[in-house]
Amino acid sequence: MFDNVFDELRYRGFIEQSTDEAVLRDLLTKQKVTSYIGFDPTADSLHVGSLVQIMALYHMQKYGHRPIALFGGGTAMIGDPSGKTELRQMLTRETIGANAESIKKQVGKYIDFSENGTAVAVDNADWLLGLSYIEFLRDIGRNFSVNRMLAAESYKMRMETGLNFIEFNYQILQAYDYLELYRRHKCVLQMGGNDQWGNIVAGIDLIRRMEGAEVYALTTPLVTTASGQKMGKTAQGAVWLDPQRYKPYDFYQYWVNVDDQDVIRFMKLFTIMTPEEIAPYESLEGADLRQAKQRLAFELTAFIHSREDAEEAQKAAEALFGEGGAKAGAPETTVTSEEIGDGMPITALFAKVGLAPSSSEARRMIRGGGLYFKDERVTDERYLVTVKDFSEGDILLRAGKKRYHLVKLQ
RNA sequence: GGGGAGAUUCCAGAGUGGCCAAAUGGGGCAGACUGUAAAUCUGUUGGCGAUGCCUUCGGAGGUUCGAAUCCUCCUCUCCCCA
Repeated sequence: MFDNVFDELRYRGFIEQSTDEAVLRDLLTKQKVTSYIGFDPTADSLHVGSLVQIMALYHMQKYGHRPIALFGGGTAMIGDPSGKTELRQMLTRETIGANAESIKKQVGKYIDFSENGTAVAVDNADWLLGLSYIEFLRDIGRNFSVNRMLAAESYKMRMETGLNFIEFNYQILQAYDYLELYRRHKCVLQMGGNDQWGNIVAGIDLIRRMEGAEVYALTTPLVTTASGQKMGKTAQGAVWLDPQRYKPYDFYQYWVNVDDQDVIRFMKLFTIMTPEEIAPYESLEGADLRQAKQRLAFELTAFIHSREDAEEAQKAAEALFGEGGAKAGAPETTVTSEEIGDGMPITALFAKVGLAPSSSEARRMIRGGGLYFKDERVTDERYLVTVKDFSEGDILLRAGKKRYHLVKLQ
């Protein structure tokens, strides 16, 4: 165990940049510090890309500090241009509000916002939506130098493609958020992804000017996979934390399939395993790393979803990929004999259970030799599945090497 | 306010009357090789009970036997001048 969060965060690889490291570390060692991280309610669920931020808050709370999760119901009306190439799609206020609620609930699973919990959840819509433009310009706006903002790297890219005035204000609003949280909650540390550095520092400057106080910044690395991909992007889209959107089994599989080079790094960043628990895995190499991947997947699934989900996913994976090849645990779909009728095209069946996005795609996969019916490669793309095929029980379908689906007849 | 350029399939980006479901690259998916990894090579990449049919090239109309390509209007974006 570490005697302060800073050291633990550093060990786990959370720290990309920070303002005066020595001072910040000292502060986090000796006092209970209030810090915040913002989440954009642009969807009704967070995905693994936000996991780093959630874990950062989690560790803060673990050490008795007071983390604030800020849901950007106000700033989401605008959209952060940092690192993006174009204007974000505008969402309605209703959608944003609903998203914020939903995400708040989600984060609440990992961070304790309850009455006696130390953490706080806030929504910047509370103070941003009612702002008076003129007053805001007089009080806040005058503290920002356009010259300096334009010089910032995050805006430079957009200077090429065009930057809308509305987005240009994002940084100012985020800086104002920091000021508000400093005033309301004595929040003296803002964390966020490294792309937020400029925005955070803008807040620090604003607080120094307006309150004469010294506050801090700490950014986490923008986690990408070893192959350079953004975290959590798969063929099916983002890896959502919402079990409705992304099944715990698939979530587990996502982590089992991470690149060799990423396993240990991800263990440190995303799980609550202790350094002692992680250490043995660090020396593994080659195929043995699979053990580390399985542990990573288990720990994460248990933390994000539940222990039961993790055990189920693990069992299912063992059944499918281990020796024997039992079919327990694969996702299931039930079809009725009416649906099958005189015979259902095999392509339609694969499309129905979701192993192929469409019948046409199923047909292509068959031509490429990628679909399996009862463990046998499908060769006839016009094969009609009939009730007789179920005479020996459920049918196991497979697409590629790892995607299984069980079809039951009712 | 004036002038110019542009909006193409998941992304980038060709195509400027039939040969276009639309080049090429990226990404995705699948096959081979493996360790449920990476890298590499190969195939594939709108939908459909399918040698054909249907929907797609910002939106709405129009010209034509035939339009992503031509015309009109609209929406949005970018650039230059003021």
